[in-house]
Amino acid sequence: MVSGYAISVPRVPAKPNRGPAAARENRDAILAAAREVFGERGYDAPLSAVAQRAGVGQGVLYRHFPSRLDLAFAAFESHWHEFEELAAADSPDAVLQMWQRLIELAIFERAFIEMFVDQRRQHADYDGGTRMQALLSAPLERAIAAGRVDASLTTEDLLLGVAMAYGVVVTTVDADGLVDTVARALARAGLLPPAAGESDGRRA
Amino acid sequence: MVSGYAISVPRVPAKPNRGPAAARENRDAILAAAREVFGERGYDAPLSAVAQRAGVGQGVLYRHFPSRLDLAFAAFESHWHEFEELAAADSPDAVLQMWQRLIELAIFERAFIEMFVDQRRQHADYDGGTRMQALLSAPLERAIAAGRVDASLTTEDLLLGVAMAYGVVVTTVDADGLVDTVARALARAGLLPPAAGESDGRRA
DNA sequence: ATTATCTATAGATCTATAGATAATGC
DNA sequence: ATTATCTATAGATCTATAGATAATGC
Repeated sequence: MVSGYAISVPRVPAKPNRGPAAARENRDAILAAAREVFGERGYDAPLSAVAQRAGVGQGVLYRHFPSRLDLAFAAFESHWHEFEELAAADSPDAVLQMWQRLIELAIFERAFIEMFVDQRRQHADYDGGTRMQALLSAPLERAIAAGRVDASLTTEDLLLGVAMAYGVVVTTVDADGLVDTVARALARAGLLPPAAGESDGRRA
Repeated sequence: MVSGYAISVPRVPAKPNRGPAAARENRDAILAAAREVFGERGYDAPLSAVAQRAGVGQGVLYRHFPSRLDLAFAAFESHWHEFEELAAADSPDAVLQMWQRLIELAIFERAFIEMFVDQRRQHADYDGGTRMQALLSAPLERAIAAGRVDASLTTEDLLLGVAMAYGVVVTTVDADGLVDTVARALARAGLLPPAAGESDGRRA
């Protein structure tokens, strides 16, 4: 039964259908939006919010990235590149820079860490933590050989420090003083990254 | 327009309306259900799941506990009693037992810790962390006076240890080895609770 | 008159997909 | 023929409340 009052609104198409030509721009907009939204609301942010911020329908988002993990993985790809480049640098300080960066991300880009957890939940054998440990391994050995860090330090210790920093971040409500609080916690654990140049990770 | 086919199902009332007499039992059932559901799914678990597990409608839940915080606060009341009793004991080991218990809760009852965060978000000035620090204060002083723990230890340090333990818990996916991993992390930070009897919180 | 129960559902939000439409490569 | 867009919405879930009903205290 069709009602006699069916309204026929003259469609003002909000967006022209540009076909496949729009794909690249859409993809980039989605990734930029994902970085913003994950940054503001964490890894569990609604994907609908990402689509909206990117100015695309949800169908477009799901076509490019079938799952949350696919989206986050692509959105954070530049972080991985950064770590790979740092690891490739032949400096004995490389691991210090990576270490410092990991802590920064735990504080200012929680979603990156939270992605690791989801990743592990999905795959069990492969995850960001494992991949990161592999990247840290050789640089850490170089730093130990150069006397930059305590010889007993392991890549596992470094990730433990990241987890600890993350715990402080998510349980601290006011952002003021957060960086200092994290630093204090890590210093206690001997897991505060020393500035490149200092001799050792432990600060009393 | 009322359809001629309106079906009049002979209601089998799933539950008799016992009026106010049911209130106490309902409240208790809700709290027991809340402890289970929070335990399984964390503080952010749906309240509808709590009502369902308790066998009551959601209206009943909301009447007893207008907000998630009210519910969680009541559900975890026994933990607070436990801490208050421990704090009241005149032993120099009291703080060690409280400390140990806090770590246990961070591992096995995440929602209790997560409640603190929500509490602080709602009130800003008053929260579980502040309350816990107040409870820890005197026992810690006694333990320091008795040489049970390092004299530099503060109640803030203890809560930092809880936050760090929590971070390890939520980023670790497989439950096996979790307790050991937390212990290792805390030991690094000199924040592993010493067994009552040991002389100091620091273990290399 | 008061208190609480109980069912039912409005309203908000989110995930994920259906289906019509447009552009492009062969 | 293929690829992707775009709008729209089904379906699931969750919060929070409305409204009828029952028991109890005065």
